[in-house]
Amino acid sequence: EKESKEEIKSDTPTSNWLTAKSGRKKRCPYTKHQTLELEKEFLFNMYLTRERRLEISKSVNLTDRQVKIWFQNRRMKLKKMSRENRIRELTANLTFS
Amino acid sequence: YDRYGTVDFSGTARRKNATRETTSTLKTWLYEHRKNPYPTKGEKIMLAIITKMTLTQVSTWFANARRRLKKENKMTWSPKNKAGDDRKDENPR
DNA sequence: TAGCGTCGTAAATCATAGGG
DNA sequence: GCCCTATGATTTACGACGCT
Repeated sequence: EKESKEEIKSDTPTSNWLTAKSGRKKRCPYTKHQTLELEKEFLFNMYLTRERRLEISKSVNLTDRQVKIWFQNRRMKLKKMSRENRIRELTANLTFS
Repeated sequence: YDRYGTVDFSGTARRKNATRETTSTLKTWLYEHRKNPYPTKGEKIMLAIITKMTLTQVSTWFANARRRLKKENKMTWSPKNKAGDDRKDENPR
């Protein structure tokens, strides 16, 4: 599976993230590689230490803040999926004959 | 692909569009609250029950509706603070 | 205070129902 | 059936608040 041109500069790499006025950063979909790496790490631990977070952000070329937020969002997603599965099971047992 | 559990196995819920009744109910609520189209959690639960949708689906419906209305320049409410949001009065969390 | 947590949301993007 | 685009869901990025 060719990942075409991965890791293209995330518009604002190191240059700034706060320097140029403070517009909200436009949403930038992560590459398959970045998502896969983050997902693997999440499987290992849902919570990151500051050190680990720094390593990860460097390896996937995202800012420390992006990685922090990615994990926060990922935990919310996991919670939502758990909730749905719980209800699904409950409903199934009720409906199944 | 296959965002929903299984790839078509008779009975595996693939996304369905809301029914006319459901859309009508939600649009009515939206219009009646056009000055503040942000249902509280309690209101969402009520809407979810009468439309037979999940709480998440109701939230998503409103998020999409507000954004699409805004895109058409039909925003009838105040921009809400910055981004993200603002507190929801009644039992915030 | 610093700093990371959750919750709710905006905005952009994705996937595909469903109607022509 | 084959496009389309309207619609529901998911993915990034924050603001507001919580707790330590």
